[in-house]
Amino acid sequence: MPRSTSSSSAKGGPVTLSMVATRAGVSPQTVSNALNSPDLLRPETLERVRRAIDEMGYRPSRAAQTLRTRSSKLIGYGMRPSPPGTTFPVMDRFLHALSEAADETGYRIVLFAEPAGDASLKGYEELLGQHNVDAFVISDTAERNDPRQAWLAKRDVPFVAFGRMWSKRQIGDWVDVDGACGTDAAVEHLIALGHRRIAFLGWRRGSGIGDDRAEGWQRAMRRHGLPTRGRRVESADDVDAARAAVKPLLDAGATAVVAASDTVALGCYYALRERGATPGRDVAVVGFDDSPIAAILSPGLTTLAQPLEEIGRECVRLLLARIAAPAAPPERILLDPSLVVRDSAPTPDA
Amino acid sequence: MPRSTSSSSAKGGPVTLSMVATRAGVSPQTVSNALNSPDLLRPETLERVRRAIDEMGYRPSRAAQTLRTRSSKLIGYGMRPSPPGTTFPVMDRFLHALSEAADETGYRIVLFAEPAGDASLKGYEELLGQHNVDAFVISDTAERNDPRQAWLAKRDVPFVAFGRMWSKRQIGDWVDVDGACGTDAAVEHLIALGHRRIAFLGWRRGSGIGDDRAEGWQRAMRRHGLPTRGRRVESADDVDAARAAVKPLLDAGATAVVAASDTVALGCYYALRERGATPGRDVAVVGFDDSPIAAILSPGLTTLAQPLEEIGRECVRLLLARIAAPAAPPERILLDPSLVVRDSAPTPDA
DNA sequence: CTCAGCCATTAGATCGTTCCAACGACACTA
DNA sequence: TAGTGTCGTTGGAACGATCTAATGGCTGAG
Repeated sequence: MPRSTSSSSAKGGPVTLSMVATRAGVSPQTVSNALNSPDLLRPETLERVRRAIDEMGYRPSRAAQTLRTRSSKLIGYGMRPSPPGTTFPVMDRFLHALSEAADETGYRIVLFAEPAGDASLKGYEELLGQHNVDAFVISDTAERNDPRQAWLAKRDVPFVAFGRMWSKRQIGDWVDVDGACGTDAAVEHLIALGHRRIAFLGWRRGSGIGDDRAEGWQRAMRRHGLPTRGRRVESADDVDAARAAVKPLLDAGATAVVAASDTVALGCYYALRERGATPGRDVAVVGFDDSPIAAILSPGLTTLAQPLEEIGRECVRLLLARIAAPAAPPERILLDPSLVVRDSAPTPDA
Repeated sequence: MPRSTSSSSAKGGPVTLSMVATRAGVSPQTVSNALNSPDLLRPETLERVRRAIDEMGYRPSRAAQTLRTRSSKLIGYGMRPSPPGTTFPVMDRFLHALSEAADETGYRIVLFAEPAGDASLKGYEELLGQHNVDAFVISDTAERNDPRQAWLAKRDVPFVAFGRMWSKRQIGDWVDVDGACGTDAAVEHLIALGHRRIAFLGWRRGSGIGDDRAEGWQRAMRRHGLPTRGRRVESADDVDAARAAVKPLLDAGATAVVAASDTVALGCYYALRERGATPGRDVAVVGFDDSPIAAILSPGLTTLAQPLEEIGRECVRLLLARIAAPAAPPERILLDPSLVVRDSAPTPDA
């Protein structure tokens, strides 16, 4: 029965390096080496120290390590308040994925709240100054004039963005989902189902994400020699706008609609129902994001799922690489979304 | 122009207490006192020190403070992965609210990922041992045999739960939403609209949350002398189950349905549509949670919103109280949800 | 005039870890 | 046998804050 003197049950303060050292009959520094540079120790000593560590349930104090090494192994993440329907609908899953990936490398995620329209960067400054945060993850980078990348880069603070920059000037590393690849796959799927008149229902132009998703639809259509003229609307910012905007597309005889988001796809559902049509049977619909609504709609919405676990892992990987080599050339990762097939655009053989 | 020597622009390491002390012409300890016990200083000295702090952009190092005081000002939160549709659908808003409330008191939220069905409490142990976390917030407490409360209480680690314990043995502080109060208010609202045959569509029995929400409906009905027999179904765990389960209620002539969740309410929408009826016009529907779907359904779903900002604030408040007085009697807070009126059960005068 | 008592301030140790330079033991070369 | 090098280990200082106890200046009582 090990851990008889385990830290969790000991009353008098935590188990320290020196206590382990005493027990193992070595100096504190040797215990430190056992953890940080095991190859320095003679195998026999290493084994002895390791056993002592194990028996005593020793865990190094991050506070002391941070103080000494100036690295907190903490990654900051600023949470924006989510105005209903606006920000990306899978934030909680992303955070979980991020947290999990960080945990595996010995890092942890620290949250702070970014006030709504606040460009003050106060939270970043505080986490940096007080907590010695090693790096930041930022998301919701779609807005124009987002000052965060430039601010962090100027101070040589490692960061990675979930979401690429759409302006010409690119700063820093990012991980993003290849929206075009997703809508391209959606078109392929619909063509395999026999559709030819495939429309695109998008956000208003100028949104980087929206334009990207539109582009994938367009290139797939072109590749198959299908016309795109008059098959594309880009003004649908919310459910109601989408409902109205999709009508001309349906009037023009579209048999399938690729939507820029699940929310927009829902607008399409409504429009179909208004004219007595059923999504999936009369007109195929494909959404984007695999938000919680996709699964519970009726019929279930075929949609493009963002690979959130992979995104989380990649974010952490880029961050560690950046910390290790601050001056290395920026790395940018595009990940493919995957088609989640439900009844609004079922599998071809059905 | 203050902050000429600000920490953010200085190249050579951070601004320390001693540097401020030198500048202000006092000892380091005096600067520390200026921050922690300002009343010890002569007003004149205090002013001088404060100016120096301001000019140099000094921020105390949390690592050093933690090392010395054994308090990290960190609050741990274990994220459960969200199996689709299961866990509470407003996790991200709760986290934001929590983070915001914590920030205001000088605390921060640290995340860690709790593996799916893992009862090992490893994350708690690590955060405690390595990061000197001061306290934990736990949620998703609905499961039976949740070992977390007992484990934390045994070690005298302050914690607060979002979600009460439904077993007899209560442990520790919690903050929860008064589900009964919510469904009671829903019934009142429906009665004001002229409804009398008001049904309840709930989860299967045995779920604490579900039973609580059912109870509010029942007591409001009784108070108004309305019958509840045959007006209640409790087996609807997901959308499809709800769709099927609500049918007998509609057959029995219910003119309004109070649902145990927005998801369940959606099932009710489907059932109504199947029989050619329109929610809100033919049969009123009230949901629970104000999840993202409520706003984008058509017609908009009247539902009960959890006061997440207040919940976040209360969680932090209870935590601080517990940290200050570990042996104080447990405090339990029930907050009222608020009715968000949309078209599925509009305002009475409409 | 001296001494207790109070006030504002300070000196020195301390928290738990890692960095740096030095250490003794041993083998190998000359 | 003495000199050089390597290997594994150690001692002491440092990171930046707070704690405890002590300091000197000042007032007012005896």
